[in-house]
Amino acid sequence: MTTETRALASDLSLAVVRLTRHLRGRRVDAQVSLTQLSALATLDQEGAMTPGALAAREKVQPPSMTRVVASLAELGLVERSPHPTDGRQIIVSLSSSGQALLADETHAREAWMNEQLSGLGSADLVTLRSAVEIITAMVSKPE
Amino acid sequence: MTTETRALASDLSLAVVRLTRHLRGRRVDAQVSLTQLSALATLDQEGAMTPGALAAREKVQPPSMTRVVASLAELGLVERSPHPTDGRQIIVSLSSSGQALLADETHAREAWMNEQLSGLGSADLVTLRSAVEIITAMVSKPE
DNA sequence: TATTGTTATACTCTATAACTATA
DNA sequence: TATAGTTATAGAGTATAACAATA
Repeated sequence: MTTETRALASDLSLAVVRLTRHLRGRRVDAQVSLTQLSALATLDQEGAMTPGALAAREKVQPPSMTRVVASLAELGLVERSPHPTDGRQIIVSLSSSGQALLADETHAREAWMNEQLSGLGSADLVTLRSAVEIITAMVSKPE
Repeated sequence: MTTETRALASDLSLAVVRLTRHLRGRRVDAQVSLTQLSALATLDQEGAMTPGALAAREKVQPPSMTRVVASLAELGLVERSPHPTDGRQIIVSLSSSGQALLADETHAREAWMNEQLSGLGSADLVTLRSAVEIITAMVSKPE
């Protein structure tokens, strides 16, 4: 591993932590938090699944996902239904409200981030898009 | 603004939130948290400053920085000294322990991230380096 | 006995509001 | 009166440990 790669690991860590701080702070009046939005997005992309599977997919522990799912169910954004054959499990699915909210978020929210991106040139946008793909692959890998 | 830019805003938000979750979770046995490390890195790069200036630079509210600085001082990683002319202010500076820890972190920690980066090709590393610069500029802008 | 999900509990990070000391 | 910093308090996000229900 090169010195540059090690420095990149450190710099990338600080950059994403600071960016996350911004993003979370700017959503205080949003309908759902980024944690909730992340779970909704996974349900949208991968379909209904059990809380355990969603926890694994989001890379959090099951009790953490219990709380997220409970809050989303209370908001009517997901629905919980019994598993057809295994009484221990339940199936979490996106409700129509959840789908609608997700569409709104994807297309119109993230105002601050949208503004930042508007100030960038197309080369920078291409770079960020590529970075998103790399990071997504990184955090999606099974352990 | 294009549809692609809006989708990028959404995807980038989710990617960095998920990556941050990973990074924080993997530091439970580290000497300092990412929040503390971020403050140390700013002190290292920009020199000693008041808690207020550090809060502004890190884009957090002053009470949040009070806690971070207090925890770092308790660990002996920063020192607090009186402002030469203004009795209300104090100056926070990196201690030699703080500098040493920062050097260690930069060069040897972030083990998980280092491992992920080791699996990437040089083109991806260049992309991530560029993305770090773009994100850093984004979160460093005065409001 | 093993697995799934939940409850109980605790810690970190961050915020706003109120307070103290100094300018 | 205004500013810098701290204290008090609260809420979100996450974790581990212990529990209940079902397989």
